[in-house]
Amino acid sequence: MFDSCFVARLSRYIDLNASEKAAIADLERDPQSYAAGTALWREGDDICELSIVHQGWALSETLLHDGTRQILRFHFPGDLMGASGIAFRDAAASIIAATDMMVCRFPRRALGETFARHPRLAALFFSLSQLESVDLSDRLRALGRNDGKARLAHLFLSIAARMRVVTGEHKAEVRMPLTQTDLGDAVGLTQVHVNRLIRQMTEEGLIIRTRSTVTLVDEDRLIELARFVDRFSTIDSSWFPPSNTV
Amino acid sequence: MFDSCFVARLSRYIDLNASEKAAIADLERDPQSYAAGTALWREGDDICELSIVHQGWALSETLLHDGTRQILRFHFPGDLMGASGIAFRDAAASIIAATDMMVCRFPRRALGETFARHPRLAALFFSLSQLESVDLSDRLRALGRNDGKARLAHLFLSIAARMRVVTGEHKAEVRMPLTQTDLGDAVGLTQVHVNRLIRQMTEEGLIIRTRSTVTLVDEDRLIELARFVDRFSTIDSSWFPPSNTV
DNA sequence: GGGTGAATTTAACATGGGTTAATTTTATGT
DNA sequence: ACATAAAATTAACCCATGTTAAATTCACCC
Repeated sequence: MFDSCFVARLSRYIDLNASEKAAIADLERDPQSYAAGTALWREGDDICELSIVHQGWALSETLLHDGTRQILRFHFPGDLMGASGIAFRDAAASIIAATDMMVCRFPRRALGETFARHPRLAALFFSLSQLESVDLSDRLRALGRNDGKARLAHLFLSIAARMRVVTGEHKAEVRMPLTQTDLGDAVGLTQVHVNRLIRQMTEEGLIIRTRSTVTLVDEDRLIELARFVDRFSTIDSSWFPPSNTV
Repeated sequence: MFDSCFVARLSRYIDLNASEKAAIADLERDPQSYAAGTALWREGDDICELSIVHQGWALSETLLHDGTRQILRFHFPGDLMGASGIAFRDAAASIIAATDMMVCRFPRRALGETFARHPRLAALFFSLSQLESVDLSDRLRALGRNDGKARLAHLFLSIAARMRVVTGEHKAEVRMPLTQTDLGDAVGLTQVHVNRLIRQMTEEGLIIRTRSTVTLVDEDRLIELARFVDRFSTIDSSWFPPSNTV
């Protein structure tokens, strides 16, 4: 069978049977590649497809009337992209490749068919979508009630946590090809202030930053500073309906 | 049949058949009442139930280590509460009644059964959960990239939009029994600064505020100021599986 | 109908982060 | 090697918002 990132991701949470695996892998065919920096789609585009990240990672962003930008979330291998816009005809946000990527698109209707044939997968998709809501809530709390340093710490930790799941390693150094402008747009600060804070955090022995990496030098202190909680480790599947072998 | 808020809410988006209506109404039995200000549950509680709001409204909040508070979202009649915590055993946020409320609780497992019997409802629940994600993204953008006045304007407009759906009226005056502290905790400002901004907005002829209401005096200007988009009007159901009459 | 605590209002002052702009470093292509 | 553009660094200055604290108003209860 085709080696599916999505199967790997979902298998972290429940044991999929062969029929479910086949249904999921079926969504992840015909991989397309995108170079770092290119847009998979733009805010307002008429998109009727969803995408699974196969390799690389992306960010979802929205532009404000005055030209400023807010980065809404990050997408890693095994993530479903475009779901948040599924209630609309037009995309609610742009998706930009942060690294070179491989992505598999499939039509919305295929999701509907999966829901019909595999209710347990529907429950899993629902749960994962709620996980993302909680992740967004965590970021909302950080933007609403934390100062700049804690916001940056939170961002570094959350990206590191997701990357480490993908690589299967737990190294202090994490690849993070984001500019200071990107970081600022993610946590609601200016590029100049991000620069100031990174300098401070480096002097304090919290991190080391290069253009394309961060090293979490004192991860315990970062976690303490940001009150970081990793939400993506497990989920409660006790309420799921039984699997369907059709 | 029992008069179900949830049926009414979901019927705004798709035509439910009798079997689907029965399944939904079945979730909304045994209403319980809560007085304004009481907690339906607290962050960390072991909750294995979901709740449908029947009357009144609630807010979902989380406390930070230093005692500050972030209000994450608001829940109106016809809303499903507790879904965002469905991936966890313990509640990720507290729910506090903003007004006197009637609420119907049901176990998570009942949702799983609904997913199994009515795939079209599963698709609808999934879509609505994505709508909430987009709503959260909108708030994230507001906190990250708007100044205090625009954040408050956004909050007033979004609560008003949801309340008006419930009441079926479109009046400029909207009931909003929130303190200035509550407003600040929702948009990431201090109570003192909320007070300053409300005075300014009043002087500018944007709003009139009493303890338990806001009047949107110049709604067009508020919408312009906050770049408000109402996300909850319709959804794309074209990809849904067919309804199941079982 | 006066007492009480919560909510609001206001003021003085402090600061985190924004703005602007100039300079330096780095990556990349030729 | 050099040219070029993007990214990072740094500095000076400013403003939106935070902090603290006191005074006032409001809602509600005995």
